[in-house]
Amino acid sequence: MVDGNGRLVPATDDELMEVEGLLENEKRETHIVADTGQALGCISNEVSPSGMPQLESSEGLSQSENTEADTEKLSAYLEETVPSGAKSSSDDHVTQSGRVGECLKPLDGPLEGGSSTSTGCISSKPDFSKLKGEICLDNLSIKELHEVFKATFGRDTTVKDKLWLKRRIAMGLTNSCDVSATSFVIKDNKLVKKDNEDGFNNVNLGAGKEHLAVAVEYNEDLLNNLSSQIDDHQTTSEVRLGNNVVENNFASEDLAADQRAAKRVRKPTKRYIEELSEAESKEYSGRSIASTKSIGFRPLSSKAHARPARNVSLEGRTVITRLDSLGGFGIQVPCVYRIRRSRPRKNVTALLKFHPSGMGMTATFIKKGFDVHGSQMDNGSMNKVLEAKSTPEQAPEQFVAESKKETTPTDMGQNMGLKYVDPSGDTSDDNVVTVPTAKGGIRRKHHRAWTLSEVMKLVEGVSKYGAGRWSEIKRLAFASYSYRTSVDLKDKWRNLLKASFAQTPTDKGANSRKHPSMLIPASILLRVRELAEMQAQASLPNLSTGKLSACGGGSVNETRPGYL
DNA sequence: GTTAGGG
DNA sequence: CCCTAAC
Repeated sequence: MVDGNGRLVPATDDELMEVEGLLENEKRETHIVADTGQALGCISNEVSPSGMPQLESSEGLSQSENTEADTEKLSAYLEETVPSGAKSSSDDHVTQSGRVGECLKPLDGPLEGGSSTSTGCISSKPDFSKLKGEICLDNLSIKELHEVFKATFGRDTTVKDKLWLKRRIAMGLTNSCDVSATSFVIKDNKLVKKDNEDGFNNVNLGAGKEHLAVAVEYNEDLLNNLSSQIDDHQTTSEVRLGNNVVENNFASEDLAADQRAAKRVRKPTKRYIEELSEAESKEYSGRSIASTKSIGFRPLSSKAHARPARNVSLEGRTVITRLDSLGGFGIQVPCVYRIRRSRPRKNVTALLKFHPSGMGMTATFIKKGFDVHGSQMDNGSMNKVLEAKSTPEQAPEQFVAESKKETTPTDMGQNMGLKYVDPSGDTSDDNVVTVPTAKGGIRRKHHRAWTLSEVMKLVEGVSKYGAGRWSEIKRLAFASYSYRTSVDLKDKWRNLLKASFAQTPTDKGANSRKHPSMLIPASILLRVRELAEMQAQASLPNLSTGKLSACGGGSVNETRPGYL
């Protein structure tokens, strides 16, 4: 997934697994059990602007109880690969009040940039609620990582690969795929990346390092590659079927919307209008044709229409790309970063059902891709992928079909994964649920759970730009979340406010919650309340100041002095 | 095109 | 989340 700036955004487990499985394959087994006994949370605390220390014991990260000394090596490697000194300076602008501590290893690596402000690592319980501080994923056990993962994405994961988990979480928290660092310390939603180039040179490479290096390199390459792809995505690419090539076809408008921000693919019209017309005209003729076309297999008449998936090989490695087609634009994206279809879009499966031919092609294509992989994947990996993608009882055909439309990245787990749905029903669309309307019609309603990282972003956005400036926040803080509209942000904020005020007073309310869809760390709720209060009083004093614009111009930036 | 609110 | 009325 790419946002307007060409930044990368996390994709699904499956997708990652898919790709990483290829890269790591058998190597995976080496570190699959990696678990460190000495799980030290290296989380520094930051004092909130209001002076309130953001300290709270989190709800649930249990101290790691497992102590498999065996795997020490790997985790040790993971940590020590990171030169303590060199850290990116990119985050320095937020440092002002900030970087209080860092997860430093007692490793006297050569310091390249002066990391003057860094302090020692505080060994404490990993506390995920300290969201404003740094979150150090490095020393967490798998179990803890799972917790964090769940908190971050609102779903469970079965992946046991620590590195993977860390990267995944980091990506989630960071909203970036630029998590190639070998150390995972997240601060202020950004990955505090320690220089890893030096790292690899300075560190004696151990057993597991290879795969790690690969992963890192892969990531970086991917980034570079992606940007280049974006740049020349107007040129034709070639289809090359190599060893590691997978070809997939997906419809994605988000991509287009994101990559070519200038072009507003979807119109602000209400969806119900679309759907009404959709329901009434069963023919779909126009659309079907379009969709078939965009699927990208027939020689298109126009230049930009179908773009063959191409795989780019990077230094011997191969990056799998996907052909994303949307509204006539084919855009290739590395599978890993594929994003889910944006909400206002039509559901492709519905279209497909009217054009079996198109579907057939797609299916075979995908199958082909998988077959290719299958040969390289050990059964374990393969099964894992399959398992993640389809329900056990699903037939292979179903799987193929399913994988075509599903691809639901972020919250598959929460949405009960992929349940088998009648291929002919349009209810099959991922996270689009049909709801009966009063008028007797049915309307699709999609639900996408807010992830912790999203909430964090929202809160941050509000703190920076002020509640009410949703479009701003949307543009600046949610650039990568194409599916969250400003209205969504507004609504979520409303809910957060409700939650923060309803819960904190007695604190018992928290427990009374039946099924808190996602437990929002108290620290966040706290912050929400703070912000709410600040903004509330910020608007009241207007009487005296006479000019709202006095503070309006600067918005609520005063809230977080120096904060970015 | 955005925002605030009710549903 | 969806839909609308009001900017």
